[in-house]
Amino acid sequence: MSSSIRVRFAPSPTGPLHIGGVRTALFNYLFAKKHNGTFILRIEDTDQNRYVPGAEDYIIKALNWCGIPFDEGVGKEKEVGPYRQSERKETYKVHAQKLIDTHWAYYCFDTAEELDLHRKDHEASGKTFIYNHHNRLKLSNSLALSADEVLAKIKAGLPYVIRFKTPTNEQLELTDIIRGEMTINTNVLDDKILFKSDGMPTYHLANIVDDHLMEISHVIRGEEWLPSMALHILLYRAFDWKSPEFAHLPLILKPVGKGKLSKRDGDKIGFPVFPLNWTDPNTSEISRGYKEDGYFNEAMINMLALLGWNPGTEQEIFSLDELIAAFDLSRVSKSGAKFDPEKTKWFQHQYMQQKSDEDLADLFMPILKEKQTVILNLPAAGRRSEESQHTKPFDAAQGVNFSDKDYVTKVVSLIKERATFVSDFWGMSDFFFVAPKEFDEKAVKKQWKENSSDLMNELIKILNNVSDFSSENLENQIKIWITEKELGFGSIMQPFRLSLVGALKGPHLFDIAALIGKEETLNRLQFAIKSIQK
RNA sequence: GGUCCGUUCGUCUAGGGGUUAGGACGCCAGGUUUUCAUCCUGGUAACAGGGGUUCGAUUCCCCUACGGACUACCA
Repeated sequence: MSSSIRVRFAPSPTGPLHIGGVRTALFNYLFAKKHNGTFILRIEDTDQNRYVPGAEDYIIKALNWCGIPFDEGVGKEKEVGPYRQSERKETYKVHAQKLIDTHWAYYCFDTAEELDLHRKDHEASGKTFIYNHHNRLKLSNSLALSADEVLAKIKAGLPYVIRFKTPTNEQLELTDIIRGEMTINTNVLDDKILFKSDGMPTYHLANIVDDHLMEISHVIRGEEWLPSMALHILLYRAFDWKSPEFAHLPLILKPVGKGKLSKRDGDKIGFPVFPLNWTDPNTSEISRGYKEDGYFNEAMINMLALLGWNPGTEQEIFSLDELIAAFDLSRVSKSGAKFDPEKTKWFQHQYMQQKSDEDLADLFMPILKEKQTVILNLPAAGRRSEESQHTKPFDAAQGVNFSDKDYVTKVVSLIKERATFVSDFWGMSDFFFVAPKEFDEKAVKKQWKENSSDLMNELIKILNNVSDFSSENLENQIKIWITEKELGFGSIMQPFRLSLVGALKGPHLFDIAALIGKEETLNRLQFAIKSIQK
C-alpha cells in the first residue's frame, strides 16, 4: 500500500451542494494539492429513497465551476473504482459477512415498529433506549436466538439487518487533527446498523470499506460526523485495517439566527447558499447560485477558505495557488462560523478590481447586446416619433459602440473600480451607449440655474475650438476658461455632467466627454439646453 | 433527556501567563474626487460568568451558563 496522501469528498446526491459542502470539498482539495496528493469524488448513494436526479451532475459541475476539480471519481475511473456506492453493493455484502464471521456483527430481525415501541417505552419511564449491550440479548437477533432459529428466519425470507457488536466497557482514545485528543466510553455507543434489509449498506459500513479500499489517508469532513468517529475507529479495528487520520471541520452557521446553515436560508436572507442555480426536479423551485448572481468563483472560494481557517498572517486575498501553499489543517478553527454576505461582496469587489478590462468587457458584451436589442425596439413599441428621435442610441444606426470591444473595454476601465458585479455595469455606464433622454429632476432643480443654458452655450463654443479632445486637454482648456472668466467650477461642471450623463453620477467628467467624442458631447449639450426649461 | 464538541469586537478571526488585546467586513466621522460610488485616514466595538493555580490570568484547571452536532434500516 502506498503512503501517499489521498483524500475524498463524499457527498450524497440528495440535492444541490450548499456552501458548507463546497468548503469541505475545498479543504480536501487544498490539503491534497498541498501534499501532492489525490482528491477523489465518491458518490454516497446508498439511500435509494433520498436519491435526487440531477444532484450528482450538479455536484460535479459545481466542483468544476469552483475550480476544484477531482482527480479521481465518477467519470474519472481508476483501479479503485467504481466511485458510486450503488455500484459497489457486492463489496459491502462481502465485508458485512466478514464481520459476521468474525463475530464483530450480528443479524437482527426486530421490525422498525418493535424498536419504536421500545424507544417510547423507555422514554415514558425517563430512560433512553439504546440498542447495545444493555439489551441486545433481550431482542430479536442472532445473539439472543439459537443458530437454528436464526437460520430458519433467514431461510423463511424474513427481513434482517446486520448490526455492529460494539465492545463493552472500553475507554476509546480518539485523535482528531483539528480537535486533538478525545476519550469516549464504548458503553454509550449503540450497535449501529451496518447493513440494511434492502441489501444496501449504511453510511458507516460503506464509508469505512471504501475509504480503506480507496486507500484514503485522511478523512476531512464536517463536524456532524464527530459522534460517529468512535464507531468508525472500531470498524477499522474489526476489519484489522489501519485507520486513516481524521479532521472534523467546524460547521457553517446561519448568517442570522441560530443553527447550522440549511438550504432554505438562501431564500430567507436573499443571498445564495449554493454555488450554482438549482431547480428542484419535483417542485421546479429555483434556488439561486453564486455563479448566476454574478460572483466570480475565486471570490466565493476565497471567502469560503477564510471561513474556519486562517493563514496566521493578515493576508486575506488568496489565489487558489496561494491557498494551497498556505493551507494547513492545524490552523482550522474549532468553532462554527456564520458566513457574512457583506464580506462576500467585499471579496467579490476585490476580485473585480483584479480582472483585466478586456476580460470584463467580454463579460459585459452579452449584456450590452441584449440592451441594444431592447433599445432599438423602443420606437416600434409605439413611442412618438419626436421622442424616439432623442431616445435612440447616439450610434444606434451603426450599432458600433455596443459591440465595439475596444470601446467597451475603455468604458469598463472607467467604471469597474466602483462596481461589484458585472451586472452593475449597465446601470453605471448606460450613458456611454445611449444619450440621456431625460434628466434627473432633483439634480436639475438644484444644479441647472438661471444662467446655465447660457453657460452651456458658451461651453459649446469653447469645445468647438478644442481639437485635441483628450481628457487631459479638455480638462486643461475648460479649467483655463472657467478661471479666466471667473465662472465657478460648480456652475459649469454640474450642468455639464447633467447634460452628458442625465444625472449627477458617473466617472470623471472629462473622461466621459473624451470617450464619447466631440460630436456626441456637443449634441448632448445642445439637447440638454433645449430640453431643460428654466 | 443522553453523548460529544465548542465559546475573543455585531460578523470572520489573530494572539496567548505580564499586550494600549491586533487585523478584516460592517457601521460612524473626516479627506480626495467641485457628481455618485471608489479610494485614503481616523473612530466605534470583544476575551460568557464564577471559582481555583499563580506575584500576575483573557491565556492553564474545574464548575455553571450559553451555543452546536449527534442520538434513523439518512448521509
